[in-house]
Formats: sequence, structure tokens, C-alpha cells
Amino acid sequence: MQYAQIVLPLNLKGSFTYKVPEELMSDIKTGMRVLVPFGGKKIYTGIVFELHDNAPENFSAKEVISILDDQPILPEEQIDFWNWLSDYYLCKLGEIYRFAFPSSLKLESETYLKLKPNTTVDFENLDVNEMYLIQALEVRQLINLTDIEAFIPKKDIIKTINSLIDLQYIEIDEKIAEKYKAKEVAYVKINDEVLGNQNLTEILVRLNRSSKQKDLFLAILEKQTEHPEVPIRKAELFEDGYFGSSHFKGLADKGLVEEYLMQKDRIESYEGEIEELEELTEQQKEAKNEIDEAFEEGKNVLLHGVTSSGKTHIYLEKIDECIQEGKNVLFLLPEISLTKQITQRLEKKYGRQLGFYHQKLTDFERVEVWRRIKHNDIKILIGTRNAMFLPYRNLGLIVVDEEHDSAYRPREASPNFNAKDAALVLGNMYGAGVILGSATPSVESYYNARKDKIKYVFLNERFGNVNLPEYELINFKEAQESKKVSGNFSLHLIDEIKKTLDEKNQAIVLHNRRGYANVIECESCGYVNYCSNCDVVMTYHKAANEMKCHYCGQRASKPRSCPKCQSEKLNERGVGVEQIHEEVSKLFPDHVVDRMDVDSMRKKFAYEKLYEKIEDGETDIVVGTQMISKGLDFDHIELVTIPKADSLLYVQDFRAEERAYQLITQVSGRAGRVSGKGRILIQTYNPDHSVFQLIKMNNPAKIYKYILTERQKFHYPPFTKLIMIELKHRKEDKVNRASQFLGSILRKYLPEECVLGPERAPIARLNNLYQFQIMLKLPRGKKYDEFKKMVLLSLNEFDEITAYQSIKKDVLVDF
DNA sequence: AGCACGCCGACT
DNA sequence: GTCGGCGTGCTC
Repeated sequence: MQYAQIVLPLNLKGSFTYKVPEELMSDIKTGMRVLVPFGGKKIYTGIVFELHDNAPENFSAKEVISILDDQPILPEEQIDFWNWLSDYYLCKLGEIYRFAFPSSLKLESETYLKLKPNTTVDFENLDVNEMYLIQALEVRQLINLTDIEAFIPKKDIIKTINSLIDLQYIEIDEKIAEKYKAKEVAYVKINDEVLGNQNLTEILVRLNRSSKQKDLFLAILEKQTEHPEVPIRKAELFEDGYFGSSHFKGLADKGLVEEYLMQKDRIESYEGEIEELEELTEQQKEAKNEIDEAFEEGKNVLLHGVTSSGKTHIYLEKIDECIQEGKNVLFLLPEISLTKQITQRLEKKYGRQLGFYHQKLTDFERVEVWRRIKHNDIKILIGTRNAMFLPYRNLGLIVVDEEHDSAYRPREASPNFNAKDAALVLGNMYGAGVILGSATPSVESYYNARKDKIKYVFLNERFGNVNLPEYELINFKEAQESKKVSGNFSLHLIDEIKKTLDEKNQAIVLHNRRGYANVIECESCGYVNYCSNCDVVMTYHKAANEMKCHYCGQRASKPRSCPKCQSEKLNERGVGVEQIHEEVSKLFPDHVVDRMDVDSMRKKFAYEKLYEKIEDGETDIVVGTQMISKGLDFDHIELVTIPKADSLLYVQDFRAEERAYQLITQVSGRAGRVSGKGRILIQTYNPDHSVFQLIKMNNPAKIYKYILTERQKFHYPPFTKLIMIELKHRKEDKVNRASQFLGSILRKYLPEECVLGPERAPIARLNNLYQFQIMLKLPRGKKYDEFKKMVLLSLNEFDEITAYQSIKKDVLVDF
């Protein structure tokens, strides 16, 4: 095997061919990391994806510099998984690599500057910047490029460096820095020789003159003899303040004790009591049996369990079984803030065998988890979508909790894949069973279950036979006509909240729109504030007293008068959650009303604080956006109200109804978890709308049937496959031409009815990039693969036009 | 993605 | 006249 296909952490297609030097041939294996030169003088950490003997024809391969691992860091299963992801989602292996590995594991060379040896610098002829740089280099021999920014203005850096290189004073070098340092902790022990020497009395007599040292010596000796297997941390000796480090040093100088260092995991693990699981209810047992059967047939499972039906309970049972069989578990969650409940329960049972992996870990913490997974120290890994790429060796089970959640596919992620779907494939690679769990499964998963591609398991009762919440639709139009409203609330709804509060219970008000008002509009000329980076109006946030663009995050001050016609009559239009919160606060001045949305939860621990407040009953009403539909499992929430439910449906998206159903059902699940007397009030202008009517009936099968019929009628997923191609560029005419061109190529290879567009994106400009999109509607089944090859062909043809290379192109498969 | 090369506008 | 902008091309 003389050649290796290496994947590099760059946004480039496929892999690169390198020659394996003779001396590395016997050691190199697929899945190992290697250092390779690339381009001018850069060195990258690449991964060996394939070894072969086919010499490249069109170029001469460079040589692998060295191998970084003694065993493959990436298991075969992951290599297969990456290849699948790249094929299916039409993304680059380099993108996956960058996403999958913590940056400390894929070091690249950094450019350094150093003084040329044996040169005398003539300071007379240097400018200020040049002098600074030379002086800095005299102090520390190496300086990397980013450090220079600290003392030379950014725009002068290149000039300064070039000039000094011309003068032959400095030179450029590349260096790979080892970034990851294991955290080491100091431990102490009695010197081995001292222990061997039986004459302890003699030692103690010698210590009589320094009583503290003697006490310390005895303390260490006692710990060590009582628990010889437990290392003694140096820090713990000084914890009660009685001993100081000078006492230890005294003993060490006498050769009685010694200090040694050990690596410590950065991640703190649970060390408390370990607890057994509760027994399953009859219904849960039945569900578990069905899962077992499915797994035996080699089928994956969609676990559809209404809120508080005890899905977690079943997960725990399956997890336990899997671990008994000596296999490991991956538990996926849409976002890390939801880990609380599941973690607490798992920690009690599995303690240190539990690991976490998510976006909030530091890079070093990620590396630690990698190592622990590699060493098989972790039995259960709880994590978000990026945890799918850890180097598992023997996965036996993957759980995807809240599988419908859109966080499994963040909009602007690279590589863009759906973690829920990818989990099924990952499970297949490892021969592990996969459970997708949700109270409101995605329509696609439900359809797959219906088509028997995955097994459908339904839990339709709440734990402890508690009743499901009851829905009531309030006709807001009628209420308005009979003048029974106050602002955005019907008197009936207000009355219901009042009743709930009188019974010392809590209520939730859902309004899924951030800010105070959607638009601020000039009454006389109609002027509205546009974001300067995007083609969207800015939202008024009263709490922060500013205008915000919800797409690029830009902020601006609230205008006092119309910048166009100077009129001071500015109208606020469109209702945001802040306004609903304000109204509720005014309606219930004697109660505590809190707001929960991304804007109010931005501060550190804001979420935790509010969570505690609700738990302790200090909050009476929580007004919030969709955030409140997740993780708020409290006993005293009895009422959920949605004053402006229509806004959930007025979204331009074929998934609007599905999303509305999921959101309403999820937030409803917060009510009456214990009492079984939960009530949901949906206030709408269209109480006859099918979605509301079906929700009221509380019959999931009917809702899914309705949504599926609609999807079939309009040729949307799951009946067709969608691929969305987005093109972005700073110049509108350029991206317009490019998308017309790509559209024509696609039409050349695909039937006319499959290609929609190109057209301007609903938000024509975002972050100063103009956007055009082409939607591909492709048939399912065998034909799909064939058509997708054509798409790939078209995209490659497009890529050959060099003039369009500066255009950002995103391909979203299964949009 | 990074980096070098090369061609056009705003300044000493 | 130069500096520096960024459009283009290339990397095993």
C-alpha cells in the first residue's frame, strides 16, 4: 500500500492522494491521523480514509510527513458513516471532518516569525511598527501572526512583515503547536524507602522538634495505610487550613514524603449514590416488548408516547439492558439545556460511566470525552448532534429523544444533515438498534412507521392513568363582536386564568413571536425600519428599548420620529411576546408574571433562576415563546393559553401545520401532569380550522392522516423528496445570473416538473448577501438515486464555471 | 478554506 | 507614481 487517500479539514471536495514513505508503510492504517503538507508550506492533520496502490496520473503525490496515532482514531463504522453523509447530503468530507473533530485533534501549522540568526539590526532606518516587531522578537523568539495584532495596527501588519523580510532581518516559519495539555493534579505519598524502613519511631522522634510536620506526616501515613489504593491529593491536605505547604515542603526536604503528578479528567463526574430503576407499568411493559421484537427483526422504532407517558422510563430500561449486554449507548437530545431530567435519573444509576458531549464544552473537554470513549470508559453518552461523531466502538443502542425537534437540523449548519435521519444510518453501521422518541413525531417518521419501514410503538396514556389535558377553542371574532375582550384577550380567557390562580395553580401563556411589536410604522408616510444588512423589517423590543433584526442580530435605536417625513406619529403593529407579557401583567397586577424567551433568557443562569422560581411557586404566570414548550415539567401548571393561535399557522412553510400541532401539543403537555385536570385554551379567529379542530379531538392518528393527505395533494414530503439549492452573493445581478444558469443545467438533466425556480428567496437579502433558491422536487424510491446523480452532475458542471466560484452555494437535501 | 498572483482605483 | 482592494486559480 504505497498511497493513501487523506481527508483534510478544508472545504474541498473528496480526499487527496499522498505517497506513504517506506518507513511508515507498516504502521499506517485507515482511520489514523497523519501530518501532510498541503499547498505552499502549510501542514495539516489529515485522516487516512483509504490505502491503495494506484499511483495518481495527473499529478505527483506529496509524501505523508508522519503518523500521529498508534491506533486508528476513527473506527471503520465512522468512516462508513462519513462517506454516507457526504454521499447522501452532497456535502464535503472536509466539512464533516471539521465538524466532527475537536480542533485540538486536528492541528494545523501556524505561521511564525523569527529573527534571522546573526543579523544586526540598524534601528535608524526602521519605522515605529518595524521597531516594535523587532523588539518583540528579541524578547520572545517566536511570534505568531495573530499575536502581532496586539501591537501593530491590522492594516500595517503585512507591510511591516514584508519590509522586514526584504531587509533580511526576519524570516517566516511554520510550526505545529501541541495544544492539548492534560490537566495534572499533584498527589502525595510517603516515600517508599521510609515505608520499607521499619524504624518509624526513630523518624517520629526526629520530627519532635517540628510538631506540625509530625502531625502532617502521621496524617498522610494514616490515610495511606487505611486506603492504600486511594491516591491522596496534595490539595486535600491543606483544605482545613491546619497544614500549610511549608510543612509539606519540610517533610519532602527530609526525604520522608514525595509528590507526584497524575492526569485528571477535566470533566467532573457524579460520585453520589447509585439507584435502581422503578418498575414499568403494564402499558410501558407492553411497549418495551414491542421494541424488543422490532430489534430482533432488525427494525428500528418510533416510540410515540403522549406527554408524561413515561417514554424516559422505557429508554432507561432499554439502556440498562444494552449495558448489561456489554454494549454502549448514545442518547441524543436536540439541545443541551434539556438534559436535566434524563441526566439526573441516569446519574443515579450509572454514575461515572456517563459522559456528555455538546456544543457548550470547551475544546479540551471535548478531547477528554474523545479519549474516554476511545478507552471505553463511557457506557452512556448523552449529547447533541455533534456527539454522533465520537469514536464509539461497540454501540448497542441509539436513542433520539424529541425526534421531531428542528434543532436536529439547524438551519445554517455545515455540514447540513438531519441528525434524526443520520442516527438511523449510524445505528445501522454499528448494528445498533435506534429508538426515535417523541410525543409529536415528525410527519416523515410517522409516515415511515406507517409504511412499516420502522416499527411504530404507541403509548397513549399518561403515567399513573392521569387524564390528558382538555382543549377548548375560543372564537375571538365572536368575543370581539360581543365586546367581551380586553386587548388581545377574551374575557373568558382572562376568567379562566383567574380561576387557575385562585386555586393556587400556575398558568402558561404561549405567544411565539419575539419582541414587542413586529413593525414600527410612520402613520403619515408609511415608513418602516429596514435592517441595513437584510431585507427585513426590524422588530421593536421594548424591554431593551431598541430595534432588532431577528435574522442578522443587528440592533438600532428606536426612532422618535419618522426619519423620512419627521412625523412623530409612529404606530406599533404586530403583537410580540413582550406586549402579551405587558398585557397579562396589567390584567393580573397582584400576581407574578414572568417572561421566557431568548431575549429575557440571555443572561447567565437566567433560565435556571426562572426554573427555580416556577418550581418554588413564586411565579404565577409564565408568558413565553416556544421555549416554554420544552423541559418545564412542573406539578402545578394547570392551564395553558394561546391567545393568538392563528399566528402559528400564518407561516409560509409547508410544515406550518405540522409545527403548529407539535408546538401546541408540546406546550399542552405542561398542564395537569399530576392532577390530570389540565386545560388548554386556544383563542383563534378560525375555530373551524382543521388543525385546531383535530387538536381539540386529541386524536393523533387523525391529525397525521389530515397532514399526510395535504402533503400528498401538494406533492410535498414525505411523498416527494426535496432538495433546496441556495445561492448567495454580495452582488444581486451576479447571483441572479448564476442561479439562472444552474437552473438551466438542472433542467437539461431533470424533468421540467422537478425543478422549481430559481427565484429570489423570501428574504431576498440576508447579512448583505443576496439569495436565490432553486427547489428540486424529486420522486421517492429507485428513481431518486438516479435523479440525485443528475443533480450531482449538474452541480459539478456549475462548479466548473470559475466566474461563479465566489458564489456561496448551499445544498439542502431533504429540505 | 487559505494563499499567491494579477489587475484596477485613491492616496503620498 | 505606489498601495492595497479583491477577483481568480490552485492545492494531492
